[in-house]
Amino acid sequence: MSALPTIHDVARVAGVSRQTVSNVLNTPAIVRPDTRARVQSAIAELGYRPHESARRLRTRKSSTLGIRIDPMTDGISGSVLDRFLHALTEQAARQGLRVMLFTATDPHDEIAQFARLRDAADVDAFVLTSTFHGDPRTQWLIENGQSFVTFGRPWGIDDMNDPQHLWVDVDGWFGLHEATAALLAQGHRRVGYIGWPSPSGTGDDRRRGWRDALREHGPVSDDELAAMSRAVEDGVTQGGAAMRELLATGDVDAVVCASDSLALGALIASGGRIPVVGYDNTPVAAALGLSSVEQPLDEVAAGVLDLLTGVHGGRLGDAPAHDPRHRLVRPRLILRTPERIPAQ
Amino acid sequence: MSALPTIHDVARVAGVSRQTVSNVLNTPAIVRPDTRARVQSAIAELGYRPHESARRLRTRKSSTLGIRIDPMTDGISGSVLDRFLHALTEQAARQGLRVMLFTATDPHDEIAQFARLRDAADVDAFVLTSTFHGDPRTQWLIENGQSFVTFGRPWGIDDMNDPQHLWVDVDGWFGLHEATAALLAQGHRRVGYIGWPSPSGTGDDRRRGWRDALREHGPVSDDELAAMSRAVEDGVTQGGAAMRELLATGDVDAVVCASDSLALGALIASGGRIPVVGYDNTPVAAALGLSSVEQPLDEVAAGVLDLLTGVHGGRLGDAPAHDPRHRLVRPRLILRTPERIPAQ
DNA sequence: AATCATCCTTTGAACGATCAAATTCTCATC
DNA sequence: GATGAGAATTTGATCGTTCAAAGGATGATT
Repeated sequence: MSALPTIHDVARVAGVSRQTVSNVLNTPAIVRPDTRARVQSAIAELGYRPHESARRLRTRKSSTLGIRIDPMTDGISGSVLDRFLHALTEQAARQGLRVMLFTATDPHDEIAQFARLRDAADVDAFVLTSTFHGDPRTQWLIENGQSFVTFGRPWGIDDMNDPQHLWVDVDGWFGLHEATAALLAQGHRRVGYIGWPSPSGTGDDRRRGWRDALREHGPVSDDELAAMSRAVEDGVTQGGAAMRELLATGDVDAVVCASDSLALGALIASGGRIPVVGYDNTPVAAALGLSSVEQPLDEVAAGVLDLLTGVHGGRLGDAPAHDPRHRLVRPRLILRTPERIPAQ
Repeated sequence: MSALPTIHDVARVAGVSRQTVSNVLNTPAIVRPDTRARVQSAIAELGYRPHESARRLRTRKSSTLGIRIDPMTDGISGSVLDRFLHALTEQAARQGLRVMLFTATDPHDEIAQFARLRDAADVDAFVLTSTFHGDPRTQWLIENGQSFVTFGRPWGIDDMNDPQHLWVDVDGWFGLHEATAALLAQGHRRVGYIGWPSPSGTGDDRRRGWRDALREHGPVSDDELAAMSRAVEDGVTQGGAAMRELLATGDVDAVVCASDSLALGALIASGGRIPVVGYDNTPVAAALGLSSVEQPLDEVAAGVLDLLTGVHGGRLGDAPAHDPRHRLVRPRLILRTPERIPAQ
């Protein structure tokens, strides 16, 4: 059980100096091919791997991303974050980056964690999720020169185009537009909407997607829009209540929702009588045969890493390749036919 | 915008040497109180935090745990892992430990990741989840002298008491025993069971909990047990199918399940006519008012850290304090009344 | 007052990598 | 063959911390 080989061991075996080995690892181009091959076979022979902490100490880079893991809010939609986490970890690993977790009780505490992780040189970039209006975290990060990318647009008007704020987001407008258009194409005439109270950056955006799809199909007054929609807090119960209200007025023959939680409630409340489309394509939706809008979390993760590493060579589907500061990714509508939900 | 303060800066301000500062941080007891106070105020004044990589390089310890994040299997029960991840991260942070993620495509690949993380000195312990019969991962870790704790018992007969294998697990037997006993106490006489095909360490354990509770209540033949239970793969659809079979024979007036996925299917299939109890207390269960057995993931996380750090002072509820090598934690039955699931 | 043990503090040397500058090698050119 | 420019490689210093051992107070004992 010998100690782990160091760069010095590799150098000795290959008959070169430490620095040459280092160059083979970091800037292979400047090493003569035959030397490089000799070093590489020595690396393979010894099973050498650079000691990350030593490297970090010297370079002052950690090759590690920090991301906060939330205490599972609603829960149903919580799994979106986890899928994102998985995609991010996997794709980060492919680029030699690690992902480190941390928790925080509130935005203020999260900022304290930023400082701690920065000071300890544990991470050299942060990935933020669930940004909100007037988010203090991004401001702190910008002021303190920390690199970061958010999954979620900054919803403050001025912030949206802040050149220091890199973001990736999913086009909720497009998702709800697709869902609504699909229902209209199926012959449904009065497609309702269940979403969250305004102001909500994400929520308002999704509502606009529904509204615009309706308008493209035919003239709709604001009163009609109001009659066909409900704004409630997220949750299965609330979704069910909203659905019963909409059904009572007899004013809808299909409903699109801002989340799977709402959609699940709506689906059960309607007893499967009218089509319901959710958002997030959570496992619950898949299990119950609920149609839903799926966020392409792989693409989001790829976009995040792309922006962070500054390598804009990745192909990211529909992402606008011309803008190096943010990515707006298109979600995908998953249509299903719920079979098993019985009538009330 | 000055550079981050180092231990040397603190020493200069406090008028002591580097090592004394280091001692204040690591072994405060050996520093004279007045010196210690002086150093601490200098630390506070400068906002000094040790550079973790430098520390790691010197001590050869990373103070970091590695844990694999799975690609979201069924999904409904997947959130259990996430809640665990959150609890682990939070409690680890309290002890100055960090949590680093990695992914792997299969157990073999996971072992390769172990090696990589070990060689890079990125982590100094691993936390494994979802152990299974004859798990090659634990064997590798033991052979290679890596410290680790598993969330989940080693189900091989010989492995269970391997002194090198530290584990924490939730007592599934107890959970299903409680659930079954509660239904019996409510006056239900024929409590059925929907679980997974044998052999399944976890699944068989849970089934035994159900069986034993029934037997304690009155004599039951093996034929009766077989008639009142079904073994199917995990999933909402399968749970529903199993429930319809049980209902068709008219042989059950309540059902306990090995998972919330199964229970959700069963609940919908039964139209809420008979009580169903799930396992994991996932957000879906909470949202639908489905009774479920909750795993105390905080306690599990605490147990994992307790075993890893070797500090056995933590109070862990019902955990047997006498055994320093593993913890068996008791789950908690959450009884709810589903209101909204309509009859088929 | 000298001696010694005890406690507290300081000093030099790592840990394993990369940076910056110095050195050696290679090869075309005179 | 000598010269020089550019490429390839090596050398010494350094990142911030802890270890091991040496140094200096302090106070009790003789």
